[in-house]
Amino acid sequence: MAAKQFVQEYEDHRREELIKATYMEVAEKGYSNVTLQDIALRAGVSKGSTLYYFASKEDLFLGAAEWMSQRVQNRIVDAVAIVEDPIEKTKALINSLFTNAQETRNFFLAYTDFVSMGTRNKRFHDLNARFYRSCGVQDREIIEAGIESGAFRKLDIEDATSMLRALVDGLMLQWFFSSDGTFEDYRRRCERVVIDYLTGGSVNKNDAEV
Amino acid sequence: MAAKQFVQEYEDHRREELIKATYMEVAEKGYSNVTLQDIALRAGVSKGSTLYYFASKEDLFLGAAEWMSQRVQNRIVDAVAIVEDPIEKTKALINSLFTNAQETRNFFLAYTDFVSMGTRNKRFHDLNARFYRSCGVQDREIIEAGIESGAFRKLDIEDATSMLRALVDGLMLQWFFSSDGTFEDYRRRCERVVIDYLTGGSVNKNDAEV
DNA sequence: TGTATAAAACTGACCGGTCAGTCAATTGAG
DNA sequence: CTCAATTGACTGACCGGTCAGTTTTATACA
Repeated sequence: MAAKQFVQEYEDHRREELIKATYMEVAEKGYSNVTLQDIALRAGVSKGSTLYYFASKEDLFLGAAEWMSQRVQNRIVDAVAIVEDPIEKTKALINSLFTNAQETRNFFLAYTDFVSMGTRNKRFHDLNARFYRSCGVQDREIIEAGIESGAFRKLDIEDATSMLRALVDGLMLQWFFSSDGTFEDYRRRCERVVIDYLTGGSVNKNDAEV
Repeated sequence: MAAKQFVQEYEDHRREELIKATYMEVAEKGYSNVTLQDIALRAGVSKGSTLYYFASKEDLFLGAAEWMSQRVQNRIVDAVAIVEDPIEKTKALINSLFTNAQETRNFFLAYTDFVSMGTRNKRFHDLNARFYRSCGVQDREIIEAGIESGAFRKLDIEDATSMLRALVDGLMLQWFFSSDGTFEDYRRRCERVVIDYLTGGSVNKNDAEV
């Protein structure tokens, strides 16, 4: 039984190694430009092994997408849990997506790739929709609590959650294109605009004037 | 000379046909899944002809990206020109991007694909950055005028333009994933949230309460 | 107007390269 | 010895790009 356990863990480890390698490759090259050879090389195994652990290339990518979703979701939950104030929670949520330039870049590129697949491949579509919804639960709760407590103004919940999510995605996109402005500038802009919208500008007026 | 003119126009027509076909194929399948055969078939020519008019597959896609940019930009400029009020101008800008479900879907999918290429291919990156900047001129002018006239509250121009663009992109993304809410819902939400942010909620409070 | 000639437009078979997936052979732990 | 894990050579499908050849159009001339 102990041996069986060990084997299982070993197998899971291998699978995770392959998934991480896939995720990194997708971020760097984009789905269609990644070969099984690339993934195998990065994971330190042979090409044959990739298909020993996963039935197909598609399954491998599906695993990577799921892994990424889970990872981001956990990160959000953890970051939000350690603060109380709705405004701080909102900032924590934004910061758990805008972590640092390299990581955010990887995440965003992989994310858009999976999104793109999601619109064309049924299997990926379900996953993405689920991912999107599960993140949504977090921000909805924060915003509801914020309105309840009076920290935020009286807003339509749907509008506010949509706005928060749209701004994070949209500003990441802008950061990629704009040669003017650092990653940190965009992170702070996201915080500022969201909080400004939620509170009606009653909080960080002074910050904005700087 | 007249004949030469005709030939030129005919050639341009053919090129445009190929570009349109490429755009549609990209929207439906995504860059990497489109073959020259697909494009030729849709344009009603042979595969050989695609490379008679364009040096390579990449050039064909570059043409499609440029065409799309130009088309969207013209549409924005036209839509914005026929109204005066900053709030109406802002709505017109949003509506020229949220046209209808089918067209917006095609635009958005092609757009994200070109964006994805832009991060990996120098030639596409320049194009996208230019596109992004040229659209930016429009919204910046509108927002500056709005603040000047007092229709909008005193906002940081950068924050406001960023916010407008991010919200359009972000809400399109959401519309793809959400099974709840029609295209029209998202179009109106975009209008509502942007105007609410720009005016500080002094305009369509009543709308939001519905 | 009809005919000859040149040029441009167009075609699809073909080539070379790539890559997902297969499988027979090898390794090594128990 | 057994069997799961691992490998990489191999296969067949696919696709971008080439090119020799065909068709269409424009031009020149009688």
